[in-house]
Amino acid sequence: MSLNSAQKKAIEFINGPCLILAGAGSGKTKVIINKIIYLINHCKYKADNITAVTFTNKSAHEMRVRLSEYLNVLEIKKIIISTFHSLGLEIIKQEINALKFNSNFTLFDEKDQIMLLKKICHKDKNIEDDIQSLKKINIMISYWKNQFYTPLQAESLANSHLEKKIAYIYKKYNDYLCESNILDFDDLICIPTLLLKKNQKIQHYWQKKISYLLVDEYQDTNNSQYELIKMLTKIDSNFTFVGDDDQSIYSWRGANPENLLLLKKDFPSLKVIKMEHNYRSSGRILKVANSLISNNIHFLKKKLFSNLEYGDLIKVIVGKNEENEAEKIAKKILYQHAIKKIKYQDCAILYRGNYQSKILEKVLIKANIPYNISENSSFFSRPEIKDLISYIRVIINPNDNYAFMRIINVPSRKIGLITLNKLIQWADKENKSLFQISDDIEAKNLLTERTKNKIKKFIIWIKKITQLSYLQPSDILDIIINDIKYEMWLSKILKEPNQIKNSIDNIHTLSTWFKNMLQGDEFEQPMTLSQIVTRMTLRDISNNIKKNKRDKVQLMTLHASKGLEFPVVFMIGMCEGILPNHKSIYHNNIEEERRLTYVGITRAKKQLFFTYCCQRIQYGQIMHMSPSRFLFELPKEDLHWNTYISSVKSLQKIEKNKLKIYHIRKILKQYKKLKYE
DNA sequence: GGACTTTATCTTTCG
DNA sequence: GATAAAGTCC
Repeated sequence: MSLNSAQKKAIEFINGPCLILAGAGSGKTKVIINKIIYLINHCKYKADNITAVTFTNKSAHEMRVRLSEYLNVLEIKKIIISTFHSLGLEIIKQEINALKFNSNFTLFDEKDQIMLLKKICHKDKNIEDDIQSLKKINIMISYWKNQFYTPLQAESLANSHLEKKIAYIYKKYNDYLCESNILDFDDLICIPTLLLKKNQKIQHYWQKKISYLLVDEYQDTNNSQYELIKMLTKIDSNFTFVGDDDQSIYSWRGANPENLLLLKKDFPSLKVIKMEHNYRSSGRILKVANSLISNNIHFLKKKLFSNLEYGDLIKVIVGKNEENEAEKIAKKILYQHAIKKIKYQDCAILYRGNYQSKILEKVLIKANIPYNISENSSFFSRPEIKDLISYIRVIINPNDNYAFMRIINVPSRKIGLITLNKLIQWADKENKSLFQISDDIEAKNLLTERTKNKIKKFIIWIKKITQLSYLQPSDILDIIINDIKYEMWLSKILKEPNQIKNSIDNIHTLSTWFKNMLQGDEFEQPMTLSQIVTRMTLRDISNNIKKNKRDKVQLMTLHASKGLEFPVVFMIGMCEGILPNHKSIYHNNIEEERRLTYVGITRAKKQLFFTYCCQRIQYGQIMHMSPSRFLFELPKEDLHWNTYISSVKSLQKIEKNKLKIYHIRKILKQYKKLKYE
């Protein structure tokens, strides 16, 4: 394996804290992989004592696969390669005795959280419980948790009536989680961190266990993750963090790129190694990317260079309207495919928002161009998957009220909302779970015999399944699907044959996944039912879902494109209001939009196209669009515009109008609400 | 459980 | 304004 001098330095620096500033396409993963191998083969480190943390399951899996080229599977299994959340979970599981709850805890995902918040807020007449407000409350609570504020602290820090109220909800929320033995995603980071802070013995154990820590995508860490890192690396500060401040595009999710700077303060002996040699993009693409990002304020200077050929001019394609823009892209792709013999799969179309893909799809279908939209983790939010997982959750922990509520009448057992509400009231009053109440339904007089019998039948069935725990997880799942005649139910409630087929396919995917989990793959041990559900909640299913590898044009958001590369890249909707997005303009958050653009540009290996259109329909009105300010930040001589550019002045006028409209909409919305009250 | 009406969304979304 | 999801009514 050939390494350049920066890469070599990054790998061989092992005594002390090390930050690798890895520019886009500079061989970041390669360095992490080789450093792990170096630590094992040339230093005192054993595989057991090395931990690599990534942000997504996907990259954790990729890292394992790439390591398997150099190490044997037994050795790889010993290295902890996981996401922050899985690592936190691991610590919690091992230290469960030092914690307040017991080992059969369940994990709450975002939807569960919202449901719980709804329940809490519903009782309180003074707080709105529409989904929007609930989501805001959830974000607030998450923020507090990640700052390690207790509900009490949050209340004392709250500086408005509303915040005080939310702090109170936070307390209720936390109490409920505690009582029900439930953790949310933030807990997975915060609980271990607090435990390590509090308990010296446990801290020492983990610092010894993780004697070398590597963190990928370091610029994406948030406050609590940074605290956890500090706890784990306290003794000798031997670690390697890899990041790129220019690719920080998740600040809206709590990521704190300033952690890069904090590192220098917290670890004065920090060695910063820059990797600036780009092996991906043509010289011109790199020049353009550098020139764009130089408009951001930088604390750590870095400039990418490339030895590859300079490459073609970067084309700016302008359409009359959105459809015309899409048509021009389709034409370009057809041309590239037919004349230049470029494969469809080597082309990517990147956009700011998912909504932009719609017209694109329409045109691509018309042009007969195969495409693939990278679907996020929507698999898990599919109703059919949620249903089945809820069944499993009830089997593991019958007192899981949310799962219970979801399945009691799916498929229909003729147990309606009225009955369910009665059950909920009883459960509240007697401080029992819905399952416990239903199990003792005979004692309740307010229900008809018929209803009682229906509930009894359901409870007996659950108990029966619960007793099957000696069977394999996948068998249990199959029995459930069979018993409740789920496929029949789906074909009944769904109208479109396509939808039915899709849903049933999803069930089969889930079933296959269970079977794989059972056998364990090269990196995995066989799992229990409860472990599988945990993995599902952590969305850790990537290696088992078939990848669509056929020759298709790739459509995805700029965010989703991070970490990938394509020979030909189209960045569409390059106009003011879309990129940068009007909300970001309004909130004065241009730098992150610029980084997002930078990420997009640096995905391209050989050819780069910017496209936009002059006119688009937004919020029902025809809007005149002007080219993105970012296009004017690129060197003129490297761009080739295929049409007349409207003057910047008219651009600003339009932008003002658009902001006005945005505000009017907001006011109208509030007005509507007022009228109701 | 289906037909109809209302409401929300128009920025990104990991675990 | 267009669309999809959620809510309401029978």
